[in-house]
Amino acid sequence: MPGGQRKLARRFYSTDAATLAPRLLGCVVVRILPDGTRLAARIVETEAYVGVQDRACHTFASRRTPRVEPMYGPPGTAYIYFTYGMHHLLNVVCGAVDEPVAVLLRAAEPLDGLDQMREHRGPRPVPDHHLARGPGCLAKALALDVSFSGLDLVNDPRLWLQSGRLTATEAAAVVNTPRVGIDSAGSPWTGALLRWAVATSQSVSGPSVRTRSS
DNA sequence: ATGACGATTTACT
DNA sequence: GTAAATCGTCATA
Repeated sequence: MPGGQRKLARRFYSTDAATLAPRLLGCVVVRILPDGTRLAARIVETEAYVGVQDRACHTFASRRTPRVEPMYGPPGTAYIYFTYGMHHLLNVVCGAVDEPVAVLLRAAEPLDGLDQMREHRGPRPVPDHHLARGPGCLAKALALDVSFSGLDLVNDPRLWLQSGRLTATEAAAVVNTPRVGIDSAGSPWTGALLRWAVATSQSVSGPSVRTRSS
């Protein structure tokens, strides 16, 4: 069966965001709750935020504030921030120390702990494949908030990523599109092809990614 | 101290 | 399709 096997090592994260983002498709996010429950979800949508040149990136123009400090840390650090007054978004820091780049995890297919994920999402009914569809939903399903920002995905017992592969069919269905929700960043960043998604997955968020036919 | 603004989601016309 | 919800962060003063 598909899914992760071993925890991703520091080396895996030591590359630029646009390289790491597509490589994370098929990998598995694992979250251990305080009571020991293990949640797992398979990543199907990611976006790269490529650093100080990128107007859509929080570290544009080398901004270095307490919020974004984790992005300047070692590859394999989690960067989680709060936005719109209600949502938390989970990023994986990559690159090298003092090189503030990261990959946003936008959507994942739930594998384990679905009941707990549903509980975290709240009272509204949610189909299984929508539990972690969208970056805000993903973080919420995994019960993550800003208190987890800065944790080390290579050593922390509460959160990590595991290796995983896409099927041949899925790999052939990966689409590379502009990022979602950054229209105000301006050219060329708004149109930059820095989002990757498994178009065949029912758990992908955002604008339609159905394979184009023309 | 103040005000504008989100790497979103959900509800509603 | 449009709009509301809701608050920490950041730039400006």
